[in-house]
Amino acid sequence: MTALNSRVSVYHSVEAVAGKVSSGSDLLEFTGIVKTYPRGQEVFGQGEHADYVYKVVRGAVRCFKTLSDGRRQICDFALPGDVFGLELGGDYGVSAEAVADCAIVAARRSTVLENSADPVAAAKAMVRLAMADLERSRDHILTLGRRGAAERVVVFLLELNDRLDGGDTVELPMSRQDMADYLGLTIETVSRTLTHLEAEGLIALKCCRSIKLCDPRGLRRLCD
Amino acid sequence: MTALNSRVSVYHSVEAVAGKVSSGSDLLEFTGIVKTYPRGQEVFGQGEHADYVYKVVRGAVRCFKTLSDGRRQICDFALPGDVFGLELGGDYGVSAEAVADCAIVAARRSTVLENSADPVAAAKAMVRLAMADLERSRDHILTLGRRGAAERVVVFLLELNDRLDGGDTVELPMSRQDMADYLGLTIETVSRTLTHLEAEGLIALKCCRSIKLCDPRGLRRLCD
DNA sequence: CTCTGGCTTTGATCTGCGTCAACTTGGCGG
DNA sequence: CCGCCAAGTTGACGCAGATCAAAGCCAGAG
Repeated sequence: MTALNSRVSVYHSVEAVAGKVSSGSDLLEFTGIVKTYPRGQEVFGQGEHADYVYKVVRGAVRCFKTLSDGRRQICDFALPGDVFGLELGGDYGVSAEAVADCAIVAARRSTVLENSADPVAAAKAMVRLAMADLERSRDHILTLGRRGAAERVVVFLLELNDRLDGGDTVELPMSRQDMADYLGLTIETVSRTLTHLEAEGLIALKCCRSIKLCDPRGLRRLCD
Repeated sequence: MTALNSRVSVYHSVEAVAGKVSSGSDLLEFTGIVKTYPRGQEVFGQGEHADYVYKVVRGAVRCFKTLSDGRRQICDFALPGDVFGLELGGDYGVSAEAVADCAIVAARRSTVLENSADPVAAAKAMVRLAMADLERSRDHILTLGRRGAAERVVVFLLELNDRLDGGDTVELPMSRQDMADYLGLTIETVSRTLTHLEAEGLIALKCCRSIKLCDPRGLRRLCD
């Protein structure tokens, strides 16, 4: 898998990690090759040896687990700036695929972890990343375990709006199927829920991948 | 909250962390006070400042989130040897309560993280802990998003059996309500599912808190 | 010993979401 | 511009699990 792709260029960055939470002191040195992945392409598969850590430059990635009968659960979407493929040690616990056409930097685990100029800072940055992922996972668990379909969709839209920060409009990088597999629902339920939210005047479906949040307050009230 | 309790004694350990996954090199120095908590007692509440990290010596702890209308989702159970209360920085993202009578060590974050003799090793141990939690959370997400009631209960029993390691019998430290709130189900469904599994000869309910896994292979087949 | 209150089990009924199926929309190549 | 195919929407119906209700079951208090 993980095929070599069209355009490839070198990438070097020392960037703040973990989005809004990061303070200036938490930097993770991230040097590697930028590759482009067409929509649907696999980045790595569950069970493969985790030699690389990745960072999204452009596009979006889904990290998911699959049951033997084909049921799929997306654990997380990685958006521009997000690091993914972080693992405890041996193997990847999830598979990762490009949701849309992507540009992704790959860096050797060892480069990021060991060869860093300041290993303590690197380790701390890793802890931050892992903890931020963990907190998002816990919210996801709450959503899947205890919220109804409408609440799930609303939580999803609000979180995506937060992470993408495109004003009051969310430009979805993923299909209804991906939303459904993230939210533990079916495409039909997601679709119905969106049209229902539109009928209530809470959102507007400009087109199926572009959703305006007309009443963010009302939406937030729906899911505390 | 976090009341001072009956018996208190000093505790010091340099122990392997993260259960079976830990290798000899990953040690987390853990020095603090052992307190006992009666069943139901709060250890810390969501939103409180996260000054301490905890480790279960005896008993079990539930870490959970609550919605404003009272719905509760248990994100994780901490069993003897497990560390909990690990946070990104500011505040606890979950609440923690004793599921049964407990003995718990509390250590200042700063002691565990900063004052350690080997800060790199400490940070790496933290990464390991966070990653192990993360991997368990992902499995939990898969379970809540894509598995039916029977599969959820079976996964739970198998995991608990693995973590407690009491041969072929699981001694549940928690109530049906706790199981339900962990599995995203109701007590009735959990109860019914258990009696159904017993009728199929897969388990035996010695008493409601003691479950024998009669056919581990068959159980495993039920949930891949 | 009995009483009490919480936990568990069991049964009957209800409902939210899944399933199946048909139809609509939109983007792209020719 | 048209036609094609994948993606999305809408409707009818069924079922897994929730809800409501009641009856055991056990432990601790008196």
